[in-house]
Order: sequence, then C-alpha cells, then structure tokens
Amino acid sequence: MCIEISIGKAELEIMKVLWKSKQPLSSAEIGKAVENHGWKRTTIATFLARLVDKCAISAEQRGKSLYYTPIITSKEYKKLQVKGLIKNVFDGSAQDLVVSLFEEKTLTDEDIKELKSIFKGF
Amino acid sequence: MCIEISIGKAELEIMKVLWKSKQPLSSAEIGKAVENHGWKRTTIATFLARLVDKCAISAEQRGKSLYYTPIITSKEYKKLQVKGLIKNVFDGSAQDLVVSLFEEKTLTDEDIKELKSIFKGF
DNA sequence: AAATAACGTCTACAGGCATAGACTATAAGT
DNA sequence: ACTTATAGTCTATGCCTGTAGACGTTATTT
Repeated sequence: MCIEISIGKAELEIMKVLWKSKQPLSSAEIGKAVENHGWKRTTIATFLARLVDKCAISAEQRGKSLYYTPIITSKEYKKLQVKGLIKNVFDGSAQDLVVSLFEEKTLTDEDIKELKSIFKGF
Repeated sequence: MCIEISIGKAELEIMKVLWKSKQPLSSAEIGKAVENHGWKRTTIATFLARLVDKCAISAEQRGKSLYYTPIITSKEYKKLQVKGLIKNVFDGSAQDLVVSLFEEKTLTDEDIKELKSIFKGF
C-alpha cells in the first residue's frame, strides 16, 4: 500500500520520538522515550508495525534489532495537518484559520509580537 | 453522555449545513443540501442521530418531522480544532503553527496582505 | 380502505486505531 | 546445554466512523 498519511494520536507520539532523534532508534529506545504513556511493549510494537505499513517510517535490521527511521518528516506532516484543517474545517480559507487563532486568544501578546516580526520578513 | 466533541468528517458536512442555516432544518432539507455526497437517506439519519447523541445538535419535533439545530457553534468547533492541532501536532506552540502556514505557501501574497492588516489591529 | 410516500429507529458490517496477550525466535548468561 | 531475557509477529477485542438495509409508523394520495 503505502499511500496513506493518516497517523493516529498514539502513533504520532512515536513519530515525535523519531523526529527528535537524529539517529534511527530501536523499539527498546523508543519504548524508553515514551515510558510516560505506560504502554505495554507489544502495544508499541504494534504502533511501529503499523507505521511501517503506512510508510511513515522505515525499519532496518541492525544486529538483533530493527532500527526505525522516519520517512515522513515532521515538517511534511505538519503541513499536511494544517492543510487538512484548512480544507476540512475552514473550507479552504487559510485566512479564516488565522482569524480563528486570534479570536481564540490561543496567542499571547508575546506570540503576537513574535508573529509581527515574522510578518515583516514578507 | 454528552461530553464528546469529536465529529467525523461526514458528520461535519451535516454540521456545516446546519451552521449555514439560520433556521432549524428537517432531515429532508439537510438531505437536499448534501445531495452531492450521494448518501442514502438512512446514512444521513444515522449521522443526525449520532450528532444528537454527542450533543452537537438538538432535535425538536415540529409536526411530523424532527428539526435539527446546532448546539456547538461553528466558531467553537473551529477553536477546538485549532486548539487540538496546536496541542497535538505543534506541541502547544501556536507560533509554530503560523510558521508552518507561511512556510507552506498555503497563504497567497494576498492572504499575507490581508493578514498584515489584521495584525495591525493588535 | 389500500397503496404509497416520508420519516425515524434498530441492527449490522467493515475499516481504522488503541490496546495488549500469546507465541516464536534468537541471543546471552550461567 | 539450559534458562532467561529480548525482540518481532499474529491474533483479538473494543470503540468510533462511514455506510446502509430492514422494519415500523404515520400521513398522503388515489
């Protein structure tokens, strides 16, 4: 298959670990990194297998263990998510998304300052 | 129940119809509005029933038919979605969301102009 | 009255995701 | 060699969502 891009919430936690790491990681290392979730070893293994199926990550044998590397980058994923939100929720209007952001006060005054400076670059 | 806020993609289409309308709508009217999706009558009825279960909409009997009204507003829903995206994908950073928006060229030059003027209001 | 249309409810199935136990294979220590 | 730890795979359950058929009720039309 490998045409999919839908990553579940739990699976995403795995992706985040891999994105943070510059090296491929073994399932043991990943397990350590997500200990806080209290997932059983096999649960994590299932997530990894599914992510491989979806071509979100790749697995390569190194010695006894498989080592996992992200295929989809964090940036790409974020883009897809933003694009999806705009398309599905904001009917294609990126502006409306930004407007919603502002209305919501998700942004602090400092955020707004930061963003203003970002805008100046354009 | 009625503590849920998760609305599926198809269900969302129903919500959009209701949000657009200032009046409560019957299932027949809703069906007409979403004809393009080719959903069977009963499919739409299922969506409506589930949305009622979730307290996303309310149903009131008027004559022979039920008339549906949104409980969650479009604005609220959008806020929740944006908040969710920021929390789950952007690790809480609204800024990063905006940065991603820019990087991606989801925004046209015109969008940016518009947004600049929005920012000036702050 | 009988047939039909319109509507709501119940039940069902498939696919996706969260979760995990059971089983298997292999490696490492004793 | 035997035991134990480690890692991967298979199978399974439960929930959510998309999709819809079957059924029952009431209203409308002939």
